[in-house]
Amino acid sequence: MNRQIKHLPRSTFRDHIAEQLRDLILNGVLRPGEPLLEVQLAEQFGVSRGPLREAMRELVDEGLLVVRPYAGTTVIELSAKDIREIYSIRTALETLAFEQAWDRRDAAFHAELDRRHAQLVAAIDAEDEVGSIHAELDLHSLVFETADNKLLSRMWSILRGRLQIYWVTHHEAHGRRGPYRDAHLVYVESAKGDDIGRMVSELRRHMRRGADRTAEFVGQHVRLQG
Amino acid sequence: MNRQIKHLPRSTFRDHIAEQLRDLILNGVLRPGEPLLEVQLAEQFGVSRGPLREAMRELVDEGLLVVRPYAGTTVIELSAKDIREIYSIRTALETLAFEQAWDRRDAAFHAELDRRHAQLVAAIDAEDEVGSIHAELDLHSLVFETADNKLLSRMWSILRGRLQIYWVTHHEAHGRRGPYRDAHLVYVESAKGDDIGRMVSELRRHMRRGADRTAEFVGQHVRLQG
DNA sequence: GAATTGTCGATTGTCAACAACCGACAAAGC
DNA sequence: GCTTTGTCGGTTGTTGACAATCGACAATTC
Repeated sequence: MNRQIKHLPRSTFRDHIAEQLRDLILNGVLRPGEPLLEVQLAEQFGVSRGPLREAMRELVDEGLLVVRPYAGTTVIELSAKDIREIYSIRTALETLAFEQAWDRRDAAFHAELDRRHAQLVAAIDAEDEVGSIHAELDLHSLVFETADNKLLSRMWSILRGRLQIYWVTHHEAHGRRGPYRDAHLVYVESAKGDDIGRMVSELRRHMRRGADRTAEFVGQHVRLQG
Repeated sequence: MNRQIKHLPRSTFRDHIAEQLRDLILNGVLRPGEPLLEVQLAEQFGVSRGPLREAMRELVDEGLLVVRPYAGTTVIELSAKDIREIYSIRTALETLAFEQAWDRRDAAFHAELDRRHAQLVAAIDAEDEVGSIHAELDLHSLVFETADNKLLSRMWSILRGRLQIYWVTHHEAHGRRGPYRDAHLVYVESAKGDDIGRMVSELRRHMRRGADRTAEFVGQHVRLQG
């Protein structure tokens, strides 16, 4: 009677493809605006269009792709307004994550914080731009994982995906990330400290800086849509 | 050159079905845990399984349905922990919505606020339980609409869907909603006032009350999952 | 009798063909 | 010349059939 453990869902083609497609998008292989042809992608993945379409729909609902009936699917293009929206929501949710994670912080949390920060610094020093984007988002992901809130994690993954698309596709035009080594050091130190008030205000400063930086850039180089 | 207006996407079977299915779920016709059979539903909607599966996947990604490969799809069952998660996130996001909507409030906003509140009161007085659930959520939706933040609206719709599933399926066991007439009057009055600080603290009180009420109920009547 | 194995029906996952639709270009009309 | 209309290639939307997998129950073994 104690067969509590549900079967681990076997993976299906659809899930596998969704994962691969997501990687392709989040690593900038498929760029915003570029049309995704079903027959071509299906052949490329070695499946028929059915599972591929379902995988694409998953990414549409995640907000990574946008579809117009009978006119095709493309990677989302983010406007300046979109960036502002993302950062405002991110600030609210990451603050909530810290509140919920605060009492769960332990030695393992601190260690993991240092580990991810070290990876970020290493990527920055190696001038691995895409790697440093991943590393930075991984660092920020930790607090969401620690908060132990499934829905919150899901919403973070939606935000994260959009941020990643934006940064990966535009990082060449941005400056180097070097100056942000110190910023993240402050973030990490605050997260390890005992004053949640300080953490929250540091977080808000951090977010404001990120939002200003990207919004300013979008204003310069990308057609404004809103 | 000023053909700025993109074609309004023609509706597809898939979209139409997703909408109908969503209504079925959110009105409690399809109850949590109940299996959704593809062939049966496809026949019922008069389409083949392809579009139906894509519509179901859309609802899966919205968090209304849950799927286990080769074992079927069911309406999500919410645990006590899920309810807590929803309310914590909802508090953060509705607060943000008020911050962003605050300067956009105008006469039309106030009128719409009154209109939706009147509808809520009417539903309560008519003892139309399901109607009052819809009306209450409609009332709270207004601030998200006014905030003019697409992503925030989308996240609210995710939260709203889950709340609606929970309340609609459990409202018989809950008490009448009568006592909450006054609570919403305070909410509306605060939203019309000039003090956003008061609004936020009223909102938090409002959310705490809702969370306590549902969590307590879930603890009593539903198998705890977390 | 309890646990294991085998079989079966039902359901989901996948496929390849067909139909509907869009965008672009060319021809016709004013 | 400008607008309108018609055609065409290509892409997406939809379908029905086929394959793979699961859960339950019966048969088997210890």
